[in-house]
Parts: sequence; C-alpha cells; structure tokens
Amino acid sequence: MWFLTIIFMINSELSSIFEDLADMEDIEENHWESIAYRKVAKSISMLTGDVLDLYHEKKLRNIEGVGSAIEKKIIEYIETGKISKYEILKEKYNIDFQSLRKIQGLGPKRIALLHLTLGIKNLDDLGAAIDSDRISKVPGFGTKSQEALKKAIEFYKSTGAGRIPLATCYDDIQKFFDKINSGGKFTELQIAGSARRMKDTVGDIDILSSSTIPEEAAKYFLGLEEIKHVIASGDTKISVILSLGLNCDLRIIDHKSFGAGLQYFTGSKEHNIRLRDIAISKGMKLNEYGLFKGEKVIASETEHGIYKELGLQWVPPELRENMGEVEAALENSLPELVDYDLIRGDFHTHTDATDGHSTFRQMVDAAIKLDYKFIAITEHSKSLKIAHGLDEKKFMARNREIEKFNEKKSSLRVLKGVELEILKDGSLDLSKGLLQEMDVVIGAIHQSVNDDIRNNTTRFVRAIESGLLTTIAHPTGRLLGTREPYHIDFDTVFQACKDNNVAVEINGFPTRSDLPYDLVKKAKSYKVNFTLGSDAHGTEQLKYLRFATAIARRGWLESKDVLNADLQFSKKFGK
DNA sequence: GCCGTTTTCGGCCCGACTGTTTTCAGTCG
Repeated sequence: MWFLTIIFMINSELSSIFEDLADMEDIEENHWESIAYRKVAKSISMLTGDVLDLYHEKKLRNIEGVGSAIEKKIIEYIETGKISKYEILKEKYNIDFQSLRKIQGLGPKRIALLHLTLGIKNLDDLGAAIDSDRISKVPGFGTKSQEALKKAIEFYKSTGAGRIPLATCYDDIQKFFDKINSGGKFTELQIAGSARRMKDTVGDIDILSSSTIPEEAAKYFLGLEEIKHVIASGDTKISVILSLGLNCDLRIIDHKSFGAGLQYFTGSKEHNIRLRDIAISKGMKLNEYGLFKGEKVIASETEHGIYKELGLQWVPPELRENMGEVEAALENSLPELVDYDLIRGDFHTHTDATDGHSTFRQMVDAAIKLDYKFIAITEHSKSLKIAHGLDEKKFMARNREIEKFNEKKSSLRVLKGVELEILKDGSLDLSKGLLQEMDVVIGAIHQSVNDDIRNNTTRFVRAIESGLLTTIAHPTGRLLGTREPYHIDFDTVFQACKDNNVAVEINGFPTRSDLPYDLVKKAKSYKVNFTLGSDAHGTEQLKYLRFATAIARRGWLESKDVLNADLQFSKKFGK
C-alpha cells in the first residue's frame, strides 16, 4: 500500500515543481519557458489519472503542454527522484515560492528582489521585514507597498487564501449582488467569472456592470458596508475584499461592450486564449471591448454575437474550460445540456432518523414546496454506526411510512431508498430481500477507505455486479480540502456500471462535489446513466441539488443521461 | 519550452491598476 500513496503524490509534486520552475525562470527572464512550465503545472494538477500510468504507457506527451524537454524532466523525476535543472535553480533561489506567491501583489520579480536585498525566503521572513519597516526601504517598494503586503498577509492567513466551494457561498454572492443592484446606479449587472461557470470552487467574485453614471455608481459600490478593504479602484475596475472573506472584482464597462465584457470576464482564461487565437487566425482581434477587424467593430453588444462572428456556436458558461468545447462549437456539435429546470427530484437525502437534522415530514414538505416530483429518502445502513445507520427492521418501518404517504396521491412521490454500505469485501450491508423492496439503492463506501486501487476497485465492482444497486454514491470519496480521492480504477468501475445497468451519482454536497466534472465526462464515454443528489441532511441543504446539476452540465451531460430529468425518471420508475 | 489547415522557425492574449517612477515595470485576471 505504501507505494500507492507515493504514486498519488506524484501529480501534485510535479505540479508544484513546475510552478516553482516557472517562478524561477521568470526571475531568470526566461519568459516563455516560464509560461510553458506554468501551463504544464496546471494541466498536471487537473489530470484525473496518474502521471506514473502515463509514464508506463509512454504517453507523457499526451499531457497538454508537455514537449520533449518537459517529458525528459518528468522521466528524470520518476526514475531518479530529482530534476537536475530544478535542483540547480533551487540552490540559487532557496525560496518558498508556494506560499509567497499566494500573497496578493507578490510576483516572481518582487519575490526575487526581496530575496536579493533582504534575504527573504518565506512568509515568516516577510512578516518580520514588514514589522521592522525594512520593505519600504527597498528600491521599487515604498510605504504603500509595505502596507499593502501587510494587509495581503492578514487576508491570506484569515482565509487560508484557498478557493471555497461555490455552494457554500452562492447565497452570499447572490445577496451581495442584489444589494448592489438595489442601489439603482447600474443599468446592467451580471455575475461573471467562475461563479457563472458554476465551477465547484471559487476564489473570488467577478461582477460585470454598465452604468450611465459610472462615477456615481463606483462611489456607491465603494460605500457598501460589505466591503472590508479596497485593493484597487480605477475608472473601470474596482477590486475589494469583502467581509465574508472573498475578493470581489467589479468592472464597469460601456453598455455597447457588455457582451464582449461578459464573454471576457466569464473566462476561463484558457477558453479565452483559444477564442483569441481564432480571432487572430481570422485577421481579427478580441478583447473585453469587442471583436475588431482593424478599427471596425464586428461584434460587442452580445456574447452570442461574439461567438457567431468567430464561427462558433454559443458556448454555455459551464463548458468554457478549453476541454474540447471550442472544437465542438466550431463543428456545431455542442451537447444540449441538461437544463436546471428539468431537475425536479432528488435521489439522495437523509432525515433525523440517521444523521440528518430535519424530520421525514419536514423534508417531504420542503420537497413539495420546491415543486419536486420525487424525493428519495436514502438513510444510511446499519454498519455506518457513526451516522446511526438503520437495520432491516427500521427500514421496513420507514418503508411503510413512505407507502402511507404515497397513498395520498400527493404531487410528490417519495422513493424508498437507502445509502447502502459496501463492506470491505464488496458484500452488502443489508439483506437481498429488503434491497429488492427499495426503489433506490445507493451503494457507498465510507469505511476502510484507505485500501489500494485493486481492492477498492474490486470492492465496487462486486457490489455493482450484485444486481441490487441503483447507483453508486460520491464515487471518488474526495472531500474538498480535507481528503484525497480514493484509489480507484474508474475505467473498470464505469464499465461495470454500464454492464450491470447501475447509474453513477453526482453528489452536489459542497465539500464533496463528487464526481468531479472531468470524471463525469469519462463516465459518459462509457454510456452510463447518472443520478443527481443533494445529499441533504436537512431541508436547507436541498438546494445543493442545483450544484449537482451544474457538475452534470460541466460534464457535458444531456437530459437523456440523467435519471432525474423528467422523461428518464418516468421511464425508470414508471410514473 | 511548446507548437504548426500559411510555419520545423518565429511566433506565443491582452488590457487595467498601482506605486514608484519621472515613462514604466510588476502584478493580476
């Protein structure tokens, strides 16, 4: 088992090494090398599979941005544990780039300068230099820079400067947005950036606006009580830290450029770079003000216009990651994504009978209020003691309760469900008779999760082959920020799901967001079905279903792929 | 250091804001 842990660390190790290399090449003024390393660092960090697998299959060049030189470096790292170029540079610049780079306002050049003049190597050194007023004396810095760095360190330490799950701050973002809107100073206002793309985590909030009275509008915005600190404030761009611990960028742009601005600020960066490439190849130029041919504006007012003039289908924000959507849009072959409004039922919820905090009745009432057509109540099974899992007898009582409710012919149908423990050897936690009585059986792994890839995969596959599962719950088991994904061979698992007509869950609970969207795409390639679930443990968490839908869309799913979607649900459950 | 439907060489997205300069480099998204 020990070596598997090491395998899984290789992706993140290589990614940090190339980040460091990029920073050091920046200092060395090797700008293009830096860009190349940074690109590879990013693509490795986004890989679903193992770099070591690609090494064995001699497919390292398949990683985006890896050419012959970087391929050699990766091989050198795997075979010797070191990259000589990295070691040499590391000797020259003995600096903790990883943490220093997270301080707003510090890039490679300034880090290098502080290292050279004051010998600053890490955050502690930096803090001490600020406290003893040494930064402001460094050429190129001044009292304002020093003060800004001090604030940036405070912000970094208070938030961990990490990205937070979108689902946990979505309501706050919406509330703040409504507040800005309520002032009546803006003619147009829209959330852009990763929140518009419905990415599972967000680092800041991007808001695009237009106004007939821009100065007044900016002043109004800066006066809002939610703003804790102003980082930058110009004519068209304001950057602030909100008291809820997030950065927020507001752009004020001319009404005529709103579409171009929205396209630009929605990103992703990689998607935008591709669009600019296409613009250049057509003899045009694309920026946040419009699409231009020479001085002439070709399109600027609407996003649709920009895409159309570039010869592309309009791309839904969720897909804008440069993961094949540009090619598909060029060929007019983008998927018809499953619509949020079509999802009116939840396959994964809990009540206070196990580890939830709302009653059965409260959950059902909340579902009716949301105009759901169905809700599956899926309590934990008996061996998950920490969550007070139910035994056969208690499930039977619960099932009678559900049948009684359904007799009343409510607009809502309640499905008899269980989130069933898949035991260590792949056997199931409840009897076959009971499971056959259930509408929804979600197979899950919560315990003994640190096994190796072969055992974990076999465990899942055995359960899938039992013929008793409807779907498999939060398949990777990752917990954002706290737990790495289980070691699982997903090709084998998805194939087994397809062969046994078992669906794959997309769990919208904020810290799970599981499957990740790239694995959704992979699962879709095996033509499996999907179930969406909020994993709500109380009525106020039912809203997480929307984020499961967002992941489905980011994973290119269409209505026909998702059992929650009206038509599919009727087919499967005969209603 | 990567990459190719004009290219195996010569490109590589583009603009805003800040602080410290005295016209611009560094950083950010």
